[in-house]
Amino acid sequence: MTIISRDYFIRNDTLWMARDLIGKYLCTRLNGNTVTAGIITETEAYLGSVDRASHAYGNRRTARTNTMFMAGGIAYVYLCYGIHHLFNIVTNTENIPHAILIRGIFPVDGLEIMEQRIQKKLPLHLNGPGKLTLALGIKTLHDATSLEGGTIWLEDRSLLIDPKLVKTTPRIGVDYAGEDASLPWRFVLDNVDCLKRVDP
DNA sequence: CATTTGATGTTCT
DNA sequence: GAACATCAAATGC
Repeated sequence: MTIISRDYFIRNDTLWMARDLIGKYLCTRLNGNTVTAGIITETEAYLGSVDRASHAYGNRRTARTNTMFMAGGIAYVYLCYGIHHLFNIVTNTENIPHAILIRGIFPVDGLEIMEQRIQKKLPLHLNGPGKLTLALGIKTLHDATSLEGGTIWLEDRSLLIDPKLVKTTPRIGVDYAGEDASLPWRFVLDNVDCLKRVDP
């Protein structure tokens, strides 16, 4: 098990990272409590200045987007539709506002706590960016949090994903982005059943 | 089944 | 005041 360090996120290849993060583990520990974690099954890349779907299109700097201009390896969390907290990982170097939205996880650790947080039976696969943040306890207060501080982090547990199982599709809910809406910058693990827990 | 709608708050015009 | 990187429940076939 290796915690993914800032060096990983600072590299200048956000599309490669969006694909590489499939199969990595997203983990949280809130208030020193139990760890909750899941395997990342779905990501989307947002390439800042040149990407009409990105909040930071044209290097647009606001109170909200400012986080994306910071150096990679931190969280970008914002509220969507007034209800859902969406979790992104800031990538690339300072002043290059790239980010990767996490859209789905396969719950692995801290299942009971996740179930309490979502107030219903925990599904085998948490698909949807607003649902996994609720289960992991990620909120806008975690915006700009370092991914090396022990609250939110990513792990490589040497889970191997067959590259053929990672599908590439256009991103979801970005119709407003014109031609950029059809860019194949969403990465999804096709056969989630291959992760299914097996009873000992 | 497919499609619509209501909930809800922050940002930006 | 409109738009928004959504979701679940309700409605219409």
